[in-house]
Amino acid sequence: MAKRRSEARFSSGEIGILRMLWELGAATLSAAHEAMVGQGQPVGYTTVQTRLERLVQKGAVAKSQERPARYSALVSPEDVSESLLSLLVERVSGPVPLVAQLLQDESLTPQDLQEIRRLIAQAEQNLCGKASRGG
Amino acid sequence: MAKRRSEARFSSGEIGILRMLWELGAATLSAAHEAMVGQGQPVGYTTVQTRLERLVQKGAVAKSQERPARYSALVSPEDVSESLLSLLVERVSGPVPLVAQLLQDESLTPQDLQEIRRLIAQAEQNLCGKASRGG
DNA sequence: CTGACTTTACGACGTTCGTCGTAAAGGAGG
DNA sequence: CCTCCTTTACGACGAACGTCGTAAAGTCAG
Repeated sequence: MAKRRSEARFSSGEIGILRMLWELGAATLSAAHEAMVGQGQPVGYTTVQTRLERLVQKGAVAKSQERPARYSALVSPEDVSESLLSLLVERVSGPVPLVAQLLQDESLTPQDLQEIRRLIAQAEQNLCGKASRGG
Repeated sequence: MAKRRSEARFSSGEIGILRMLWELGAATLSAAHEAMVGQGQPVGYTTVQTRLERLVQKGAVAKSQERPARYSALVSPEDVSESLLSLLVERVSGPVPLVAQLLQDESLTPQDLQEIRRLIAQAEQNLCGKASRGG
């Protein structure tokens, strides 16, 4: 399998567009614009158009051939956070301090913590498996 | 205490400079340049100068008055990751999925996992404290 | 076909960033 | 004082983005 080493970096404005697309699944330009505005992002119609087009050029968004063209995201939230996260991990600090900062988030619930514990157990399993399989 | 709500966003190039400064503590332009180059970042002398100056203008780096001026970082790695992390948390996914991705990192050691467990326990303490204090 | 509304295509302008070149200012050696 | 090397100050240029305006093309009620 050819791992998609998409070095694509997204700006905060582009991320706003992607987020909207992830929520709607797919949207026409006008729907996208309305969503952005309704979402408390006062932005011009053509601005949304430009951002969408530039994202299409970058290969991060698909545009259908139908009449009112429908745009849909080709990248997942994971792809986006992966690029930012790897930048942080490689050039700012290791994964652990980053997790520590995430854990500072005030909106975390006890359930979240529980979930993260589960995730860790899983990661441990993974590590052990790898280790016993000889790297 | 006035918490520095610095909304400063740093680009990957600027982060490269900051990282170097964090390592050296403080450096003159020439030292900085050598460090960057030696670090496998083939970049021109004046490029480093410009990046440093722009960082000074942004208030992220200090420049001394000595003759060969010494530059030093005014922002911490935490400040930098905070801005990127909050962008991710607010517009891409919550803290949990982010932690999950960080946990995917292949370089994580069992010790790291252990440390993270400790961090979670701490976060839980924090939550409880807050809750019982009527937050 | 015609006018009105929707959807697209293009082009513009300002800012930030990446990358430098070049010229001016300061000292060290003769 | 003059020359050479280091340290600074400025200015340039292109690519990426944020933000739109305006014009061209399509579509649909009369």
